[in-house]
Amino acid sequence: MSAAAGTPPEGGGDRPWQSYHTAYTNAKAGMEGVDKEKVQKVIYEMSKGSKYFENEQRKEAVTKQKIEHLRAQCAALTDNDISHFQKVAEKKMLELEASRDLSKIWLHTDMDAFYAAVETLENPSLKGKPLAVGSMSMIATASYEARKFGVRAAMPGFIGCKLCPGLVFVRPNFERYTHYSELTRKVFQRYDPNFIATSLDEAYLNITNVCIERGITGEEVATELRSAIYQETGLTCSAGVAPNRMIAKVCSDINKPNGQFILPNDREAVLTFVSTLPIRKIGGIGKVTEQMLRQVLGISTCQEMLQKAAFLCALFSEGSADFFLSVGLGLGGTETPEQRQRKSISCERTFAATNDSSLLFEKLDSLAENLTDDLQKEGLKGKTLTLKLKTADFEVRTRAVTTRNYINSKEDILVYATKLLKAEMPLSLRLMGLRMSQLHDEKDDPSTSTQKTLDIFFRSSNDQQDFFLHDESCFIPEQRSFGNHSNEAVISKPLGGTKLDDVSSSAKVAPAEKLNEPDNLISPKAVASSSKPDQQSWIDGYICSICGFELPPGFEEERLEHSDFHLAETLQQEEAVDGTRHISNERLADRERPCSTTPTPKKKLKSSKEGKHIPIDAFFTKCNKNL
DNA sequence: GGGCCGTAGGCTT
DNA sequence: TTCCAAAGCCTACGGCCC
Ligand SMILES: Cc1cn([C@H]2C[C@H](O)[C@@H](COP(=O)(O)OP(=O)(O)OP(=O)(O)O)O2)c(=O)[nH]c1=O
Ligand SMILES: [Mg+2]
Repeated sequence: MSAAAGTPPEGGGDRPWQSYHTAYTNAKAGMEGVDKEKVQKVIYEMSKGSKYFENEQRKEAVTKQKIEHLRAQCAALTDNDISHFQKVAEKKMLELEASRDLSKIWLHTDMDAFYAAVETLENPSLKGKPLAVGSMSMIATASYEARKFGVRAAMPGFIGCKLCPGLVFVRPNFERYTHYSELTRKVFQRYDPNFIATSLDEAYLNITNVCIERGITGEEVATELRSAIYQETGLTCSAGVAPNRMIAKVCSDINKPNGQFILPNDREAVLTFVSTLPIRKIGGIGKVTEQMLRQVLGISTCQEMLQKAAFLCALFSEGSADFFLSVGLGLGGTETPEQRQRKSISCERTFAATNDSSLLFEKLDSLAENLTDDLQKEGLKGKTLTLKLKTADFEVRTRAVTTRNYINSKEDILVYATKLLKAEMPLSLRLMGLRMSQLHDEKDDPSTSTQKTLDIFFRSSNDQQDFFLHDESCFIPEQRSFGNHSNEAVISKPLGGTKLDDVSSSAKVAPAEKLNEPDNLISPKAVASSSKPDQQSWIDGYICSICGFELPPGFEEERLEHSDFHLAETLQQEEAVDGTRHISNERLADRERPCSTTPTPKKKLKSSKEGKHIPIDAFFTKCNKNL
């Protein structure tokens, strides 16, 4: 028996729009005086009946099941279980508390209505008008004037129009945002050379030293910094100052448009601050997690995490529980993590739904071209290619292959992508995407110069679609702070070492590992069905016997890869026939029955945790697994 | 029992 | 009529291969 009691029914009753919380469930700055009920109703009216709506309903049903399952698990906990987990939780909390570090001062900055502000700056006639940056199908952000009408980021444009008839639209212009972002970063640099940029418009600065060296307070730094940014960009921003990043981020949102909020480095102040703070304000806790915690355990504020600590430990994975408890204690990242390199690069396009295969292949071709360009622009190659599909009814699927060698040429990409897509056809799609991961710097590779030869392909600029093509590549995006900083304990730079080293080491191994293995696929499926090579060879040592492609001396590696295509081609064709694919179906079957883990038997208390561990990332947290 | 792969899905801007 | 994005990161988990 848990705290499941006392949670409101959440039903739709005679006001269906009230239950359609599908999006926009989080409070956003600038939405204070908005008639939420009315907005909700408009959104509901415009959404209901659509494919999108149907899919949202389906997803909601799934999370409802998750919640039911958790409740059941919770109800099955015995007194013994509970007291056990209470001890576990208390121990955890003590450890976490012991790791509290109040010696650092962190500042988080967040530009105000960034894209919209930039557009207004470039075109002053937009000033004062309700503005949406985006298209009729999607709004990236809205000016504060527009927000008064309920218009906001991630809202489809046509709904924005309904909410705000005079809404002005401007298409995104990423070069501009990148430019202004760089200007702000020049300012950040002066306050913390190791600042962490988490997006074009956000960054964390460790201002501890500035405060000490100049003998000023965090508040003074914030004021000065914001002023400097305004001076040098003409844009306003908001700032939050706190002893750790997690809290600083929350603080920067408090006085959002052009304001700041400072939380002193004082334990009591932090605990008080966190005591009434809605969990949804914490980065990493989104709509689903919020609902689960509230509807299963009755948790809605951070402090309540501590009251339900035992249940959190009983129901969620260790990582998740640590994260939750950290939140309850107001702990977050305090050490500057290692510089992080990108892990994937991707592009995707939404289009009018179609099941026309030739049309789909055309689009795939364009995606491949796009991805190659982006990869080559950054001098990267990758081993895992993932095809993303969104069906006409908004269901998302991904299909991936991992190759033996690193690839980045268009034809390589296209060969694999095509196979992946073929295996799914026929079907009607509204989006396709390609992502390359397991990246590796091209430069580190001895057998360099790759693309030259394979670039002998179309170069035509595709039809830039409706707009919304990101290009945030630019600078040093140190994505997602992921507060996990493994505690200073271990000398200097302990954490990052592992993963980053991993990458670089495998990079060095790369050349060696591309032995004469003909099959470029790592997947055992292909290997298994092999043993029947289509005997591709090199005429005169450099002309492909199958397609006639020429790869002169000096392109040994390319020849190997090229051979791989042909082999993989034949192998995968066989494979596609013997429906090895559709693992997704198994998964669905799995879903039907609420996960394996039965409630915790008293004996193997541990096993209860093996249950359905809910995600939750460790953003911002400290969660020092002390290693 | 660890490590890798593939898939789904959550979260953020 | 149009009419719900794009890019990236992370965890969980089952299956497979050692
Ligand atoms: C939230 C969100 C933002 N963005 C882009 C547009 C935003 O201007 C930019 C920064 O995001 P935010 O900082 O979340 O939003 P904002 O700066 O526009 O407004 P404010 O901070 O004052 O509340 O990122 C998207 O493209 N999609 C999104 O879903
Ligand atoms: Mg912002």
